[in-house]
Amino acid sequence: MARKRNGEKRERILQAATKVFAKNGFYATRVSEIAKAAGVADGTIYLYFENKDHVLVSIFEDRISRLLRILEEVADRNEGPFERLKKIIELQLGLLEEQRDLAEVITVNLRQSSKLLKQYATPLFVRYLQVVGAVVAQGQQQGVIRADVHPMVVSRSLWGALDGLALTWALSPDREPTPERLRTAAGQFADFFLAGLRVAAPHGER
Amino acid sequence: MARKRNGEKRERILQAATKVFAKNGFYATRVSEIAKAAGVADGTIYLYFENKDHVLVSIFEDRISRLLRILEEVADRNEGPFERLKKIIELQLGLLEEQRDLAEVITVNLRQSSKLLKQYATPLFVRYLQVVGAVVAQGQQQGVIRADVHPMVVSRSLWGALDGLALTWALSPDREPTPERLRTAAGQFADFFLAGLRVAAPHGER
Amino acid sequence: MARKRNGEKRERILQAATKVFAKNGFYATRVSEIAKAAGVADGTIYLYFENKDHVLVSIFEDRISRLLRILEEVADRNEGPFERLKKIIELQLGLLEEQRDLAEVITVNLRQSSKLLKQYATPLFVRYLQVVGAVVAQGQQQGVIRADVHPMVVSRSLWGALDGLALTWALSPDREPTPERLRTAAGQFADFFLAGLRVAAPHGER
Amino acid sequence: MARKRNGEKRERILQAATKVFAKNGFYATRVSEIAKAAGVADGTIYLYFENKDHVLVSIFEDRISRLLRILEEVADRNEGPFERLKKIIELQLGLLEEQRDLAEVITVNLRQSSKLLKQYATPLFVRYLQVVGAVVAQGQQQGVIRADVHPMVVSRSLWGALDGLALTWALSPDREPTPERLRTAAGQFADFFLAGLRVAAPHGER
DNA sequence: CATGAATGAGCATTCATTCAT
DNA sequence: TATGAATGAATGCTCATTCAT
Repeated sequence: MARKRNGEKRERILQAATKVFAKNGFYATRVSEIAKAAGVADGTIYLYFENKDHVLVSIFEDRISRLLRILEEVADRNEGPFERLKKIIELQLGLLEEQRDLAEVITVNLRQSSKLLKQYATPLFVRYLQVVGAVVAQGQQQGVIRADVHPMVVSRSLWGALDGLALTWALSPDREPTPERLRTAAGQFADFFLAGLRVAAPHGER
Repeated sequence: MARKRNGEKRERILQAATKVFAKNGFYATRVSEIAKAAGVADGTIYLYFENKDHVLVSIFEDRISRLLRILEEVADRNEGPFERLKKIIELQLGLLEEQRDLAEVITVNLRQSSKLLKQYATPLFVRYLQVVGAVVAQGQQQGVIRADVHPMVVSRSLWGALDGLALTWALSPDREPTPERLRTAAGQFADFFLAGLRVAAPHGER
Repeated sequence: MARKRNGEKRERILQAATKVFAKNGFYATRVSEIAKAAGVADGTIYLYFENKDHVLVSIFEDRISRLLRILEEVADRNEGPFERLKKIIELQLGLLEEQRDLAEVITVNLRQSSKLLKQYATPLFVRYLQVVGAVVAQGQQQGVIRADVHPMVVSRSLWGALDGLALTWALSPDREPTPERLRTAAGQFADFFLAGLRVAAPHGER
Repeated sequence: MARKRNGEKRERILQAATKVFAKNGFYATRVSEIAKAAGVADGTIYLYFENKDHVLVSIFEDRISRLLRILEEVADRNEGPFERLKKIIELQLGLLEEQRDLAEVITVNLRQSSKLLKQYATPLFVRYLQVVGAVVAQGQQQGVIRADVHPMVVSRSLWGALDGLALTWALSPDREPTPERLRTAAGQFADFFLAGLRVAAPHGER
């Protein structure tokens, strides 16, 4: 019984923290709010995490590395570069749909300039960029992706664009944003973004 | 002579605040740090701004509306949609180069979930999206931009991509990021991003 | 065992606050001084009271309503009006003797124009006036107290006079004021104050 | 022209200060509020007064000593003790009617326990008590005022009672307090208060 | 004399963290 | 392990006072 408790409670705290961090941001969130949301006492948080900062860091480490593993699996598949990029876009959007809170925490807090956070978040983020960049580079070697673009420029702008779509999706005030709307938007985006990467037709319109 | 002091000091505070907000983030910045950076006493801040929140809000109001006015001027020019979009991309990048701190403040803090900030930042951001969206819509009517993409999807992803490029530019740890590198990256990005929006060639390789 | 702590600490804070408020006045008292006098940390104050204002308000609520209950009990006794008024005077003086600090806080702060305080103190004060006024009115109906005086004029001036005696007792700089001296003064006061209320003798020297 | 200015402006400041101190209390009043009410700049206050404390002190010194001089003149008149006491009561009430603000400042701030204030206010207050006490003592020597009451007990309770009437007059929430009502109350009070001091009739109903 | 912008010491309040139970 | 009362360092903001103009 006591065997599993440890991980179980830690998990509960991380989920609660993700939720409240997403809602109010890291700084505006009180440790007591996390505790309340997790259904534990304030002090219990400190049995599982060094301090408030490390709760956020743990979210990054646990969740993002999980996401990264999936993306890496997709990137290594035996398919064409465009198919794989499209799949990556969809996966990232799936994350936004299903785990809005986590997505929010990632995008919001990568920007917070706390030394600690940068220290933990940056390597993970770089890993993401490299996964995508590798797919692009492969496509360029295969001659299907235009070679006059640095792979990292693609991965960096792709990440930014998806992030921007998600953020503005959340911001839209008037029309209630729906998952369908986001998926539609993302489909349109994938179409023209990937089209722009495709090598120009032999007779070249450009 | 004494008349100028007023605006001059307010300006000094805003510049100092932009710098320290960019470096440490809003929450981690002490009012005393802003004061010190501006070369004024702590109390002086409160002669020009209601409170710490409003210092940030004022940065948004003053600077972004200035930027927006320039973008709007460009968007209204009598040129082709692609020329204008390219110009907008360059302008936004110019901002990133010349006013790194301001760019950082804008991108970082749009994400912070403070009610006050969202209240002020969102309308300005929406205005940006509409300026870009209008250019795209015009291009669609002229038949030069693919019509199967919603103009707002373009503006939202464009903003995100540029933001992402800037952010990752700032994050790169190893190689010192240089303005040239950013400009190169942005040129490459503009090329393929705009290419993807162009209507497919008549015989269509797609 | 742990159950008592709560009330005990709250009580300790109230007593400490009464002491320092009496000594230095509400505004000149620092929260840290209350905490120090109560032997708790500054922050602990805020576990039991909303803010500094409410510490004062709580003194009023807790202590005065306790005093009022006693006065009301006396006023309802089955005795003559003069006996009851005399008893009330003595009770009020007993309070002054035994709880100098509380008396000081009450008299000093009823005058402070803080909205909050007036809001809480006034109703309690009015209740006091009515208790005394009722005894007077009864005496008038019984024909033993002169009828040409409004009961509230009696209660208001009685309160003021007792308050004045206490205040000046505290102020006397030269001779150290002793409880005996106050009791003597009060006895003399009760004598002539009540004598003035008595209906004139039938042949009337006046 | 410059000759009179000095006193004139000082006077304006004192009047303004009396007004705002009465309304909001000493601590809650900002120096800038006094300046605004007086129509001068903040800094000007400090040309006429050492600091905020001394503005209040000056009110005491200027105004109360003026009042005291009048009371002393009355007390020295060649009339019976009761006539003079009655006159003193009326004068004090006249003050309350005509200079409500001043009365408020006096009663409220005598209670504030600031060292400085006590230092200045106490001697003036003691002088008041002695003026009244002297009249009482004289009456006792003449055999018209009961001798079993210490003169200072009379002066102290008289002051308190009048103060109490004035305070509660101001506090009454329901019926708008009018000067007439106060004068009526005071007349009734004077009647029974002085009656109580009168030596008992020879056949003694006491 | 008069001004009022600038100063900065001072304080109420918050909240991450600890630790006795 | 778990709790949550207690702690006290940290900080935004106020406002009496100064002084260059």
